Order: sequence, then structure tokens, then C-alpha cells
Amino acid sequence: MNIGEAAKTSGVSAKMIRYYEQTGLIPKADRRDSGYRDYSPADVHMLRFIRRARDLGFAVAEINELLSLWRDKSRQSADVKRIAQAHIAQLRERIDSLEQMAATLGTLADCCAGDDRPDCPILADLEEPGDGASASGPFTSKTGRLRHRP
Amino acid sequence: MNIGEAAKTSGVSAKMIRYYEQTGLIPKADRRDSGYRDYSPADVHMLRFIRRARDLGFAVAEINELLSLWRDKSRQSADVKRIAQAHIAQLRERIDSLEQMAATLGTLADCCAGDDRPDCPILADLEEPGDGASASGPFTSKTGRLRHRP
DNA sequence: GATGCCCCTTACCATCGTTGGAAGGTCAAG
DNA sequence: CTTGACCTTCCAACGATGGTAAGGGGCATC
Repeated sequence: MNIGEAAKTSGVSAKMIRYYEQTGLIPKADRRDSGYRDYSPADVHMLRFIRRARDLGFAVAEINELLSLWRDKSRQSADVKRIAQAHIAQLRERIDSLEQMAATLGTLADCCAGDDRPDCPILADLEEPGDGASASGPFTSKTGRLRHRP
Repeated sequence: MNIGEAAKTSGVSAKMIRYYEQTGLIPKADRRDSGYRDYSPADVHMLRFIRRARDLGFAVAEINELLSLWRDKSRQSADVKRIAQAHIAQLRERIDSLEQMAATLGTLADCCAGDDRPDCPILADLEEPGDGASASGPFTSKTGRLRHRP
């Protein structure tokens, strides 16, 4: 199976398949005489596993952990559960940050007339954060910022 | 005012101030004879504006928009409100994605014995997503992924 | 006036996951 | 044989931030 086919059936782009191979997340694919990578259904299975884990927000490093547990038939489900729960906690933190942001902005927008007058509580708050719906607590400079999604 | 002082009083690191200048988010700072950048209280004010907007999750491109409205005294608060509301909608989308992820994982973890047996519904779902708490709907490959926060 | 310390400058490199492109080889169909 | 779709490798970029290194200035203290 070509990399293109593997990409289509797994949902992981060919670019990313090569990247995952390069970074060691997945083992080096077999090569045909032409140099083309050759994928088995089992490889595609693994790729779909990765894809699914990415969709669930796991970082590649975490997926690495999950993959070794997946490959290890004698794995303990407790290990997997631990990783999953740690990830859930991470997700909750980010959700909280985002909700704080949205709440702050929502309050400001509600106070905003939204007409053609230059008075704007949103800009005013950006200038000098108010107390009411302040978002300057839990997330300072490093937390709650989202990755740019292309 | 030195860049260090400006950084301290604005909450934006010196590094980022230079970066913002380089990328055109803020105008080039005045220079003293020594070559040091020189910042006025107004500049610091602007930096705090930026900082606050970053804390609220605005991307730099959005902050650019906000900054021009901020500088434009005849701005219409409707414009600001529009930007803010679009941003809120973005935040809500991401929150939804994250909540779906957390819910899916939570369900799986609840079903997981968490003992030393190899049977693990979490891994099973990663292999072949189930229907119950599937998270394969709204967020496919590009949505809901978080930026890595160092 | 010299010494030490901190700050400043520019200029790279790394991160993380992903996408894009260029330059060239392979394969299957016409 | 040609064409076009595929594959290969390599290199670069994104966005925001941190780090580091080398070289020089500013200021307080001796």
C-alpha cells in the first residue's frame, strides 16, 4: 500500500506519516525496490489509532506512551487510565481558562452599546482591566492561550 | 524608559516587545544615543493593552485590528463589539471541542477497570471509535488541538 | 577612574504539529 | 514515448515564546 493510500484510509496525511516516522513515533516503513514506502493494514490500523488520539487532544508525546501500551499485550489498564485521566485534567484546565476569557468578553460586550459612539467598554477594559469580570487571575501570560489552527 | 522597565511595568517581556516591534504590531521605538530603545508611558499603556488582549486569548492578528480601533478616536464601538463577539464565538467552539474530548475520555475512563488486566476500553476506543461517546464528530483533524504551552 | 554588575543590543536556535514547495525518480495508462 | 499522478528527500515557514551567546553601554560603589 502506497503512502497516499495509507493516508486516505487512515486519515493521516502523507506528510504527517513521514513526519511521524522521522520523529520515531512510528517505526520506519518497509520500502519497495523503487524506494516507495509500503504499508500493511496493521500499519494503517496504527495510524488510525494515532489519528483518533490526536482528535482527542493527546499530544504526540502522550500518544507515544499510549502506543507502547497498545503494543504491549500485557499492559495494565491502570496505566492507560492514568494517562487518560491526566489528560482529562489538562483539558479541564484549558476549558476553565477559555471559559473565563469568554465570560469576561461576554460581560464587556453586553455592556457595549455597539453603536457608532466611540465609547467602548471593551477597549476601556483592555486599557485598564476592570474588577467585575476580570480575567487576569488564573491565566496570566502562559496559560489558556490557544495554538494557531491553520 | 528602558525596555526592561517597560517590560516590568507592562507585563510584556522585553523579548516580546522586540518581537512585536519586529513584526510591526507596534511602531519602532525611539532610540537614545546609546541605541537603547526608549519608551514613553503611552507606549507602556499600549503594551499593557496588548498584554491584556493576549490574556483574553486574542491572536496577534486580532490585536492588530483592536489596536487600530483603539488608536482611531472616531472608531465605532460596534466594530469592537463585532470583533469581540467573533472572538467569543471562536472561544466557544474550542471549548465545545475540548468538552467533547473530555467527555469522551471521561466515559472511557469510567468504563476502565483501572487494574492490572489488559482489557482497556480506552485503547479499544482508540483502535476503533465507539458510538457512545464518540468524539469524531465536530473536531476532525484541525480543530480543538491546543498549542503547546512551555 | 576603575571595577563589577546589570542591562542593552543583535542574532541565532528550539519548541510543537503541520503545511507548503522545489527538484527529481517511479509507475501506469494512453 | 509522453503525460500525469504519484512518490522520494530536503528545506522552510507558521505563531508566540524561551533560551543563549557575544559584544557593548550605564551606573553605583570603591
